[in-house]
Amino acid sequence: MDKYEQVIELAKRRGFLWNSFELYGGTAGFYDYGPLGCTLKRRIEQIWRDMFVIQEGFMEIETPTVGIESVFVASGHVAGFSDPLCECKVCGEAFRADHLVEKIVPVADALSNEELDRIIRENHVKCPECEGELGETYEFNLMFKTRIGPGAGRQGYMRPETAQGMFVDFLRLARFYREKLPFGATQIGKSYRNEISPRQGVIRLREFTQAEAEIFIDPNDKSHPNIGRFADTVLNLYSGAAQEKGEIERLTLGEALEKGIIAHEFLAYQIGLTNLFLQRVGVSPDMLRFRQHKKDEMAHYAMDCWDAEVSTDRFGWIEVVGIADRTDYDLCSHAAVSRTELSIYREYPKPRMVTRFCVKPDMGKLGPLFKGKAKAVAEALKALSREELEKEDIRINVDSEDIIVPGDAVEFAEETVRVSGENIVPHVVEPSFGIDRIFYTVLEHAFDVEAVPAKEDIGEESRIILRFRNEVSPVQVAVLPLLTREELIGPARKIEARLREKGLLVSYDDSGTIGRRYRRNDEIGTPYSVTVDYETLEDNTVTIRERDSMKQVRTPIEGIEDVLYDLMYRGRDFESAGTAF
RNA sequence: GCGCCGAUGGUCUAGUGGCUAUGACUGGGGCCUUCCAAGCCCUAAACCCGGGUUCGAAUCCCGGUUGGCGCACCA
Repeated sequence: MDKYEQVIELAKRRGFLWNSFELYGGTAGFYDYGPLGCTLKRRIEQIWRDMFVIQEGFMEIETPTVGIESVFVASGHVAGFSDPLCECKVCGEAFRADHLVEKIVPVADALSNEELDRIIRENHVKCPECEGELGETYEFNLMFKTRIGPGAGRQGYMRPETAQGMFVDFLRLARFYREKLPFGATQIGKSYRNEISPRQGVIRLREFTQAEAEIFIDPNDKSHPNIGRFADTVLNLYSGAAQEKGEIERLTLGEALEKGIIAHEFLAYQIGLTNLFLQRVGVSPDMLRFRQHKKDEMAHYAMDCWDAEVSTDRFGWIEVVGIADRTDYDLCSHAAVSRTELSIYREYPKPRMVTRFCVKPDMGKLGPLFKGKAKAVAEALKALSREELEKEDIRINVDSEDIIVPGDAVEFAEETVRVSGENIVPHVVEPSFGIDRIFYTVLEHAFDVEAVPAKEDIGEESRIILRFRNEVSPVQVAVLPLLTREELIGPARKIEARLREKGLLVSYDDSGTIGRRYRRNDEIGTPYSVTVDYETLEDNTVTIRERDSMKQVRTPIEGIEDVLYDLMYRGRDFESAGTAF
């Protein structure tokens, strides 16, 4: 059994992850989060929220998981998030149509479906499997389709990323942030991709959770006021150049910026923040690296992109976060499709005096002369140079028709005007987190099997432990009466209530022997166990047992909720929680 | 989508055509005055789905679902 198998087996058995629809045989690419899994996932999301929403101030929004067609036309997903497939009419096998013709034409992946069909027909391309005739090329789009409304309805798609909802709300967001850059919005939610063949458990899902921030910044100023915070943070960097050599470099973010490895401060800051987040939820620092996209793998609109990758036992390095400078690509696309200017007005520090050549067509003369074409004529005149406008008869071409305009129908001059600002289209820096993959990594990096001496001095037995960071543990304290007897159950129930009131996640467990219950709690990563015994009845003290060391201290019931709270959240030293014995 | 290999209680597993389907662990209830899967008693729980062959199928055949691996895919 490799580690993946052990982790998934434990996750299933203990209520972290279950295959969805298991009762009906299951469906690939979908997982249920069980009681402990759901709690763990929420706690990871809550830490993300703390860092990006509360600390960074990028407010969270919520947009629909169903989108209308225009949104994904603009984003490029309708046209580009698909592959051309072509099925054999005889054996039914499906092939990538562009792959079938790539030996015939050099740039097969740039062809339309009609062109592909034509090339297949003209070159008599047959099914590679059975030599049968091939059907028409069609697009297999990786978006789930749905219909909005009854009857024919309107075409809708399940969103393949949460990002588009935030771009679409750009103008509203800009106004909310009082039109000052930089500002950002975040979203934590489900996205959907109809993967052809999802595998690898929770690593590749058809429905998955993303936490994304879209940060709109000034394209002319990509500095970050707080970059000093991470200047000395040492990271495993795997830049494009480092990948050529196959060697990961250990550099501070400051050095990486100085050497120009990372494009700019704002991106570097997000890398620093991502590093902090991943370690806080429990990713091992030595199993974490930041890999730069090589020029040829970067999406065409991105100018620099770094993936946070974590090392996993079975799958090797997997991407868990993508941090990209998407430039103005998304806003420009949505502006073009919606025909709405998506920009922000930025005032100059000082107004500038700008001298420019200004053309003023005299519509009073052009109108009667050219009637319906007058507007087009005026537009054409505005594009001309001084030399051309100075002629007595000005020649222009409108809709491939030569037109002569009398010189007195247009005025022009150099003008100096006062310009106090300009409209700029912000660039977008996007950190995008795959929560499900991070969730799995947290489980795998926390998973440990330890040998402990067996009871009867016969060899060793193994102890399975999830060494969660306290902040993410789905159960924080187990309350255990030593024996299942009324006199011990009573006080234990009271302690349970007391801890719950403090807001701690408590589980009460009185079934089986005490040793069995400690092991059970080790397996789900409970950091502390409180045990009620007969001494409790005499002096109102209980024991607290620490998961990792298996050490115990004895401490009074009075105030125990504060002691445990401090252990959980304030890094209180375990030895100080009571008297060792 | 394709190819190869698998699928038996919650978990791991025995079972190559024939009695009521093997065992361990786990789970639940109880006993137990003392702390790391201890012991004792009781108890629950499985042949992935659908066809076929056969007197008889967990077992053989076909199809599907699902998991793993390889190919392909991963804007």
